[in-house]
Amino acid sequence: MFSKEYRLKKKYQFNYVYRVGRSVGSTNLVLYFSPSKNKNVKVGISVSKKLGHAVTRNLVKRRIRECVIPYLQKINPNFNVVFIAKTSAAEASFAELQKDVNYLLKKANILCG
RNA sequence: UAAGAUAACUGGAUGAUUACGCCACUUGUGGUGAGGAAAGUCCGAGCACCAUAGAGCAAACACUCUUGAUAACGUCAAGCAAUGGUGACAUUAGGAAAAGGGCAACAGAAAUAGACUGCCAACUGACAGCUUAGCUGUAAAGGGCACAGGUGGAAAAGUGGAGUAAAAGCCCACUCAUUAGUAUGGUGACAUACUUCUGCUGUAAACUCAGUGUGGUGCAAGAUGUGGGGCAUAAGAGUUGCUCGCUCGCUCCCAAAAUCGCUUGAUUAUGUUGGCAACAGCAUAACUAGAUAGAUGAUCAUCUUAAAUGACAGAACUCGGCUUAUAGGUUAUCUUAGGGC
RNA sequence: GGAAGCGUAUCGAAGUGGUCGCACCGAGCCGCACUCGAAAUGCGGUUGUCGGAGAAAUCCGGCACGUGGGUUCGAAUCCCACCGCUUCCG
Repeated sequence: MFSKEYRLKKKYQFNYVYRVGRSVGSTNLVLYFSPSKNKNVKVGISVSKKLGHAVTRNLVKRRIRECVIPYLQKINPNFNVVFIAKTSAAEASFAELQKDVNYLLKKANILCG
């Protein structure tokens, strides 16, 4: 389940997370997170033009989204989260991204239960 | 068999579990969901607003063999000419240099006119000799020539003859290029033949000239709601400048989002008729993404296959082109070379 | 999605058809002078790459102005197509 209510959409929302939130990094990804008043977790994914053309960017986005789905119910619902792909993410496999997501969420210590 | 040329096609299929966008309704099911280039944004249109886009001059930009096709085009088709290739074929911004100036480094005597080396004693003058109205000889001062030399991308047509003091398209024959005309063929570009004129450096993809065409801005156009602010009857605005003309003159600006614009259209598929073709007409059938942090992933199974885990690559208002990228595979026609019958 | 601009030695930056690109100029780098030593200052030198010659210093030749074509006798410069980078428009 990763419908629109779980997504960060507006530019100001992203800016808020960057400004207020804290960050954790790994080889392929960077995780920003900040507390919010929403009842649901909201996840944003940012993939810059440096990674490549539209096809590769879309692929990275889809993979990250797929990786996050199993954790949606486990993350503390009072947080907003932004994943940023580094340049190396364009060549990383699905399994590597899964490992990175798991590592980052534990390191950030925002999982509940 | 090898090496090529040209024109096309393909760019895996089916199913399961789970996940996403849109649509429908019975609200948890069903339907549907990227390309040949969706790309680059290089042209042409639709559409929207500015006057239902007006006139003149200027500027700027684009185009330039012919005939046709098209809504239109700088695109396409069939040809013509030139160039390249043994050939199948390919390429070409392919008007004018005799309207006008501009530029042409270095080399070379000289670069669009000229004489360095050279050739010449016919002419003017000089000198010498002699049989003295003159003749013969010497010398390149004046003068004549542009044949030969070498330089260069380019030196003013090539070969042969005639001619001369020496020479030269100065003249003649043939050839080459070129101007104009006539005839034949072709819608035409043009081709062939004959007559005739001329023998002219190159560059217009630097300026220019001739002809033709172009109003501007782009869906972030624009329309409708919401909130806030300004102006107070003429300043101004109408998107290159000037002149004219017309219109608006209560409308203008800012903010954040929403809805519309947003997909049935110069559409697609099949057949048929006309045309060498581009393409057009007719008939039948079909409806095929519409997002807005922006939708196709993950894990398998089976099949086709040499292989498919593996090419280039992701719609953003919509069409017609152009250009560029593209693994592997397939088809058709043709060319050259070698071999066999 | 749309609209503009820029690519020249290690860096910045002139050069807009002509003597090999001795690539003006500035910074940097190297050497020398000055100094006990350094800085500053002054003077001189300095593009890369490929190939060849040489014991070495060094010398000679080719290619290269983002890349590839074209026009021209000749292109960093003119034309066309790509590649990369930057900026603007809600």
